[in-house]
Amino acid sequence: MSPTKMPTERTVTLKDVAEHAGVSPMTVSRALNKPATVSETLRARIGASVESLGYVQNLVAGALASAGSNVIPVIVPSLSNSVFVEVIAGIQDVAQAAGYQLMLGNTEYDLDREYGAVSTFLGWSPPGMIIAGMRHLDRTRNLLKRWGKPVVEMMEYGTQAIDMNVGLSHYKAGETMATHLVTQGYREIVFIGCRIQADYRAAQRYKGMDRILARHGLHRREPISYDGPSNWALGGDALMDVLEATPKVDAIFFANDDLAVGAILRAQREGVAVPKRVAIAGFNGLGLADLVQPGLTTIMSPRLEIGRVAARQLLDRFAGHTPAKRRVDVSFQLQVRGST
Amino acid sequence: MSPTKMPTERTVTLKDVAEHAGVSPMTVSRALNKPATVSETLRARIGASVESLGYVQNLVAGALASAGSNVIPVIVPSLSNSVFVEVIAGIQDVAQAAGYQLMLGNTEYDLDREYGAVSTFLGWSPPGMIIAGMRHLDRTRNLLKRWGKPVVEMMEYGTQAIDMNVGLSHYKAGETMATHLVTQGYREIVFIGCRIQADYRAAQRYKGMDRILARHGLHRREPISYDGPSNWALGGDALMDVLEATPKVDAIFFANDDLAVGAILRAQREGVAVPKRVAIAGFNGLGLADLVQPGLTTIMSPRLEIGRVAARQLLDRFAGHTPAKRRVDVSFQLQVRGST
DNA sequence: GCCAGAAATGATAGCGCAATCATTTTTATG
DNA sequence: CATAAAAATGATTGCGCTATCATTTCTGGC
Repeated sequence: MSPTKMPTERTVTLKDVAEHAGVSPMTVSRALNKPATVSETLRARIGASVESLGYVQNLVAGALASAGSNVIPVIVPSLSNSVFVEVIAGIQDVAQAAGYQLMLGNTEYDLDREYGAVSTFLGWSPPGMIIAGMRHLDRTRNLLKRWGKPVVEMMEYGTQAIDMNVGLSHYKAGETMATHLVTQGYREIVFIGCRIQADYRAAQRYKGMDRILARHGLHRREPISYDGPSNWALGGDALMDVLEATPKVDAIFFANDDLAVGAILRAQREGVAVPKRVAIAGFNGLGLADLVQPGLTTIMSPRLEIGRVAARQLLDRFAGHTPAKRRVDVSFQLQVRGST
Repeated sequence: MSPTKMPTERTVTLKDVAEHAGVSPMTVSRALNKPATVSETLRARIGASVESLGYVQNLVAGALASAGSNVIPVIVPSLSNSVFVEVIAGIQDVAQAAGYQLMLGNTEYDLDREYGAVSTFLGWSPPGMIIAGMRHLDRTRNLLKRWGKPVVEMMEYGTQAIDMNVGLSHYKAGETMATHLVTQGYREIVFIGCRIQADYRAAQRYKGMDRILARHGLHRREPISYDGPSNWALGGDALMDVLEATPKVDAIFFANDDLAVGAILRAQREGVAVPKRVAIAGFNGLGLADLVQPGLTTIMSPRLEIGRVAARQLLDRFAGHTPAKRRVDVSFQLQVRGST
């Protein structure tokens, strides 16, 4: 682990600072962590010593001694989906301002890797944890429950939360969009996404849609799922594929806006009339959805908000408060635009 | 720091596992960290004990005892710019596979906050660090140099690296794009970005462009800078603003593709002919740049690649190798499309 | 079977800090 | 001014683990 071991001068420790300032180590520790409890005189002297010795607190030792770090692990299934990035940015906003560091785990939609990440992160004695989704391996759930510290499951709103929960119902979102499409008169609707077997939130949107189609006695199709992470170009390809394979499709509900926007741009380029030939709908409410032509009908999900709320729920608990709600439904909003 | 302190059962420690398995703690430690050095019999027995007790390694203690953690801090100036996210994803790819955790710091383009982040992160005894950019406060540079462990400065390619460096020359990128625009016959060129005073990489692209304009004796303009993070909608607004304020502008070099794509979409919507009325160019090479109409002329920067290389440079050094090159110019590529 | 060398295991010590309680100094009060 | 209470400071101890060195057990060659 140690790189080219040069004859590095010994690291400066608390003790060194203490000696330099002529006080006890404990006083230095306090001056650094709870300045209010140290007299102004000493605080200044210690500050000067810290400065002149170039002392950097060893947070590892601090975390061990006090049995707790200020690191908050955040576990997400993907970084290539812009949604998670925005959520992370929201968490960062709040957490960093409160003096917490984020540690990032990426599971690539693999529940075993998720377990690994959780279990590794627990080893950092974090004061709490944020994890995307509510579907985990049993042992993951058990581990977190036994752990007993605050845990926020985000992105999805559900009843079986391990501890706290912030998100929205993807099933309802699917229902909402499908209802809209059916109301508009579309009859041959298909759902297109990526890694749907793993991305069960997308799958739930599909199921919500499917239920509505069933209720209206419409043609129900299996979702179309592509491998690999979603990206803009893929949406366009998917559009062309489905139009060729299933010409009578008159509406597509994409699993996310990245795909849907890609499809609209491609349609424009290929001269496919949207929504006349085929309607296109997405999910997320990316800023871009409003800029393409026609505007993309989508479901707005408050991504930054989810992140911020998740972080605040944790911070509340750290502070000893019981948060107003253990479960927050941030809800969503259907945004109808030209594409349907 | 401790939340509602319930009468939690004592944490399971190495010692507990050792007793349960009837071996010494040291053997358990070895079985966990260097399995090859422990006999198969004991390894199995210890594994069983770990399982049945639900033991989770305390990485904090481990890091303290061995004076080194497996956490790699990554410091970026922003998370709202998709570029950094992609770079982070690249780092994650490589680092997580090698068993390292990423710790995320966001400076919001503030060099003081950068110093704070660096100094906090050093407290986690990381084996190395990755930081965006080459422009830092003197004390930040000094801190990192004195630290002596591997540091990668990324995004930008330059000569004054603290240690290792992966990136590209933004100045040259600016020159390249400007040369292209001038060659195409554009004469009234303006640079538009966000937070240019802070985002000095964007500023360097501007300077590169400015030099070319000067050389050709063309009208040189101050860059136009908007406050706050860049986003798609802003690009469109900026386009309309500049066309109204300075009608004779015939080409815009946007600081990034997010803005440029927004501008193209807006132009389309408002009936502004691109590139006839005004040419539009960007920087980054987002996938989207190829999908809009007309396609966006841009400079492709290998973002994932930068992240991967940065991570690999670190890992190489951890392994004791001297990396082939301390400084890697990943270069860039001018991608000419319809928008110019 | 005996022994040298290798492999496996164990005992000890300490990483750098903060919790805790003991002690000293300061402040407020009558 | 004496004294109790509060504030500031210090001494001790241990967080859970691994580096290091000491010891034991296993190997193979003769």
